[in-house]
Amino acid sequence: MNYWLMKSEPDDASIDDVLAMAGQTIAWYGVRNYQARNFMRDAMQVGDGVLFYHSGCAVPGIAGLAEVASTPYPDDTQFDPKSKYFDPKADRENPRWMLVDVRALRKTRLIPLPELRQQEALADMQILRRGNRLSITPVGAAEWRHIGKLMKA
DNA sequence: GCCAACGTTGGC
DNA sequence: GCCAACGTTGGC
Repeated sequence: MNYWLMKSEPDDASIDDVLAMAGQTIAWYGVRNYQARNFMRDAMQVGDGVLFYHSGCAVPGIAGLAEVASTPYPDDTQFDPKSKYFDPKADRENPRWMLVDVRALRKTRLIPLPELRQQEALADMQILRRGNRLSITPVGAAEWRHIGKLMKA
């Protein structure tokens, strides 16, 4: 069992949007970074815990709890010339971009970035590192537990 | 809108 | 394989 933080732009898919979807589940389409892809393709397991993070918005931070809900499979948007995620170098015989389904479990108190930065227990979190741009990052078990407590505070 | 940081591309 | 140029991310 592993833990992850996954960024989503709430204008695109917020925690509320995903909770409103069929099965509270969304295909995590649009990742076009190899490191992030490899986490989904090689490391994630069904049932892994996910911190649902809102980025690119007025108050960025952790907004909900989710879980990995499928094994990896190809991201369909890479094959669609009309999609902004279209990749001309990918084809169905040779998919380049893989994704997993993510099931939203519940919305939590919004924990803004500055509050996360205040936490000594989270000092080494990847998301808090200077210049971090990765949309999917692993979360340590101790970090996961600490954030669980923050959500209840 | 700005800017820092970082990934990707492509010429050599 | 190097590295400069360029594009993207994302907080502010």
